[in-house]
Amino acid sequence: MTTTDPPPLTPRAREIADAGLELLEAEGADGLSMRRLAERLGIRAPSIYKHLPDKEALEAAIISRGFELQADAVAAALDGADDSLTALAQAYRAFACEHPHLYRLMTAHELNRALLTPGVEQRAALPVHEAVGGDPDLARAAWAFAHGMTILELDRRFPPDADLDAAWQRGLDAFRSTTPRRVLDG
Amino acid sequence: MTTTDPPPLTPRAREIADAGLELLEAEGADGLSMRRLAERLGIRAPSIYKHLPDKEALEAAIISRGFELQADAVAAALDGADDSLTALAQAYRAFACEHPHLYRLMTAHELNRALLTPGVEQRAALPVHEAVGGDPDLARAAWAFAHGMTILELDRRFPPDADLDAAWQRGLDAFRSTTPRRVLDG
DNA sequence: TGACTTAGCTAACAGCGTTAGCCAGAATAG
DNA sequence: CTATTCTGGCTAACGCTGTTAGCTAAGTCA
Repeated sequence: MTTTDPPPLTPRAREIADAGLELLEAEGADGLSMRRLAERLGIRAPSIYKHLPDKEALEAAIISRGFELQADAVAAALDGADDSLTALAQAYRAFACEHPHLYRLMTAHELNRALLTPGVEQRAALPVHEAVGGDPDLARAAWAFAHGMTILELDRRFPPDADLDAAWQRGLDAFRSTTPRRVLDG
Repeated sequence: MTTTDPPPLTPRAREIADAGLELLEAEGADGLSMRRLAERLGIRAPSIYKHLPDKEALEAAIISRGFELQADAVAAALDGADDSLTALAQAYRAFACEHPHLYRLMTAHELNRALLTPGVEQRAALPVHEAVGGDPDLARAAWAFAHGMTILELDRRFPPDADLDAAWQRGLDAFRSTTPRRVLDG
C-alpha cells in the first residue's frame, strides 16, 4: 500500500459520524445533509467542517462503520453454521434488508478506499472467499451474485411477484455445483 | 396493468431527451443538470418544463432509450451466436462498459416504471430468460450475477488486479452446470 | 499574563430543481 | 381579416445543497 492511511477520527468526529449513521438509517441518503446532521447535533452545518474535511469523509466514516457492522453480523451468523454458504448468503441479505440505506451507501458508488478505516473492507470480504473454497475468481463471481440479488431487491427491480428466496436458492446451488479451480488444478 | 401509460413524448421532448442522453454520456450523472442541458440546447432551464414535467421524466425518457439501445445491442450479439449465454454476457458487459453513465442511470436507483415507455424493460430482459431455458428463478439469479459483475466493475469495486474475465467465466460455468427447474420437473 | 488552539458562530457563494408570471409569435376560430 | 388561444421562449425568485471566509468566546499552556 503506497497511499497513506487516513488520520483516525477524533472522538468528536466519531460522534458526528455516529449521528450521521443514525440520520442515514432514519431518513435515507437524501436526508443525510450537512445542515440536517448539524441540526441533529445541536450545532450549525459549518461547524462540522472543524472535525471532518468534507461530506465525502463523513460518508467514508459511515461506510467504514458499516463494514464493521456487516462483518460482525456475518461472523455471528457463520459461527457454528453447518452450511456456511447458505448462512453467509442469508446474513448478507438480512444485513442489507435491515440497513438498506447504509448498504446502498456502502456499495452503490465508486469508493475512495484511501478514506476508509484500513482493513475494514477486506475483513468484510473474507468470509466469501472462505465459503467458496479460496478460489478468488469464484469468490468474486459469488459476491457479484449476492450483491446483484441484494441491490436489485432493495431497489425493487424484480417483478413484485418474483420468488426471491427461490432465485437465491437457484444461484447458490449453481455456485455450489461448481468446483473451485484450485481443486481442479491440484 | 392498472396504471395508465405515460403520454408519448412530443418531437421537441424527444430532442431534449436525446440531448440529455448525450450530456449524460459525456459528463456523467453529475453533469446532467437542467441548466447544463438547457445550455446545450441554447435555451434556459425553465423552458425545459414546457416539454417535460420534471427531471424524473427526463431521466425516464433517457432510461427508456437506454433499454432500447441495450436490447438492440444484445439482439445483434445473439444473432447467429452458437453459445448464447456467453454471447449474451459479453454483450451485456460491453454495453455497460461503453455506456457506463447510462447503465448506472438505468440500474442504480429505484425506478418508477409508470414513466417508462411500455414494454421496453421487458424486451431488454427477455434474452436472459431465454438463455437459461425459461426458468424464471434461474433467470433472475443469472441477471443478478451479470448486474453485480457489471456494476461492481463500473464502480471499481473489485481489486485492481482482479481477473474479471475469469470471474465472469466462473460464474457463467456455475449457471451453465445448473439444470433449469422445468427440466427437473418435466 | 499572553499567546495559541479549539470549536462554535454568521454571512455568503455557486449550484441545484422548480415555480410564477410575462411576452412574442404562430395557429386557429368566427 | 380580426380576435382569441396556444406554444415556447424568457426573467426573477424560492428553498435546498455543499462549502468557504472570517469572527469570537472559551480553554490550554509557557
